[in-house]
Amino acid sequence: MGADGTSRFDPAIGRRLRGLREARGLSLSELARRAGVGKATVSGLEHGTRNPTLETMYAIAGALSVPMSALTLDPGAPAGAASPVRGAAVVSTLLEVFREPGATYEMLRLRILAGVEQTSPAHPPGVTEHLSVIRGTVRTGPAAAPLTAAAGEHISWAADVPHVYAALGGEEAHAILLIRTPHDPPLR
Amino acid sequence: MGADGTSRFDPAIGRRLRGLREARGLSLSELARRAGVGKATVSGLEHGTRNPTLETMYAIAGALSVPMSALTLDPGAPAGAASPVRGAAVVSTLLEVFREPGATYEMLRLRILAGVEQTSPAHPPGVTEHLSVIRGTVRTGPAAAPLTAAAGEHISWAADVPHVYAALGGEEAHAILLIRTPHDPPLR
DNA sequence: TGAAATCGTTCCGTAAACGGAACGATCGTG
DNA sequence: CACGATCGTTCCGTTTACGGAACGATTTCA
Repeated sequence: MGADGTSRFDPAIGRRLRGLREARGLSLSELARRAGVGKATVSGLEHGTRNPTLETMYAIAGALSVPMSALTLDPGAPAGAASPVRGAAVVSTLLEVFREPGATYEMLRLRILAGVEQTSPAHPPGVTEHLSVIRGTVRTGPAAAPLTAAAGEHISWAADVPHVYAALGGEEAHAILLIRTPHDPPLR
Repeated sequence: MGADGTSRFDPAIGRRLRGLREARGLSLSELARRAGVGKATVSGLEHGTRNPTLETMYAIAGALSVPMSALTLDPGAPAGAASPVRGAAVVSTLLEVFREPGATYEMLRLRILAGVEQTSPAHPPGVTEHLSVIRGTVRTGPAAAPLTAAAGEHISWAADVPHVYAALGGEEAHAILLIRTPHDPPLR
């Protein structure tokens, strides 16, 4: 990749690898032996001068008994590469759409900003929403009777009335929202 | 590593890649273009005949806007989160993986075949599952006390005990499953 | 104090991952 | 029915990741 001949790769991986290795008191040679890879490979990796193969990454992560993402740090979330829709308090990214015989399902990832409360108008009758919190604490549901859910908890409600989303605890919250819209006249 | 000359790599990655690509309605050529890699690379990857470099994986995961772990399924995942490939009765597709400070979330689409009942062994303590039915009727939850949900309904349960999946009514059922695996020891 | 062991780095030949190009197949279109 | 566009696969030359070996520097031990 480097047009200068000396191809470099993400040095952060090298730092993380060396950190994990030393935290375990392993020598570079010993790690290479356990992972079944060459010392040159480990050395080059720690210096960020190699662009490792998935196989190599598996072997090394396995020898350290960490998930591979502990080394790659997995840039993580969809990076908004999709098209985030901006409301006042809720930023959402559409993840998937499923069209079924009786209904359409939209799955979104929500970022609910702190401090503000967002109200969503009533959907047509029959629409239901299912929300799983994955970070922070969310207060959501029908505007008349919202509920509170922490990370790992789940709330479902009928969305044919106005409903609200808010993050509690002064911190931004994340959640997965599944919206089910039945189409009674079976499409097509 | 393939002493027969024809080196093969994990075919599961290829299947997952093709699934994610097609779910987005992208052609192989288009994905290669967006990721800035050669078509030969994508093709070889989907057929499991290449052992990709990390750089290639980043590029492709980025173009699909999924975390890399959505492709690799990260064998060393925290809490031994077993590969969500179930058995004969349930076919699953990994849709997204979210890595949060306190937990990892995996979202899958399940096809639960008719007639058979699938039992899943207990996950480590703290793992919870959330299932939203999008087609048919599903009987699921702890093996000791499963519940029934029709399309549009939702069931959550603690997955630290054996649990079951079954489609009722003699028809295949579809569902979205969200698995939450807390990683309390903040992986060091 | 010398010899052996082990450390991490570097050199090197081989295997293979890479992108570009060429290929036949499959479309819509005029 | 040609025609161009695009599909996914395959071929090929270049680049480079790979493991083994050689290296000098430290450390360990008799």
